[in-house]
Amino acid sequence: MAGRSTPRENEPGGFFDRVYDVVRRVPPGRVTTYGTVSQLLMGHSRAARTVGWALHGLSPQQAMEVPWWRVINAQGRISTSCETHSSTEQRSRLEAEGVAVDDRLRVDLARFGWFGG
DNA sequence: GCGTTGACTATTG
DNA sequence: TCAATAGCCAACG
Repeated sequence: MAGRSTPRENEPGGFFDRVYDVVRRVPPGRVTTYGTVSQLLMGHSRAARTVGWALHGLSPQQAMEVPWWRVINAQGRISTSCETHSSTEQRSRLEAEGVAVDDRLRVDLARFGWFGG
């Protein structure tokens, strides 16, 4: 392990702060993917891993400001590994906003997907 | 600057 | 639909 136990809290101008900013733009009842956030920031979806990493370090305070639950993978499936942000909680939050989540934690991106529009 | 890690993505079978 | 592989990026010690 090379130190990186948890990402930086969120420094202004930092990459994480930009990620949070994009996630905040996701309208209620919609979901986006890590690749989309990466594309909006970098112009490509190759930094998706860094996006997920940024959300992984979300503090409880940030979790209330940043709708991290509206971010899923490109397959339209929830792949959270955090205990604090369990997949069950993410599914509940999405359903509370009107997003249909399958029993396999799958969401129809063609219907609820948001790509910066 | 190197090595390591991670809530990823695209491709192939 | 699922599994395995390769590639890419940012940050910390």
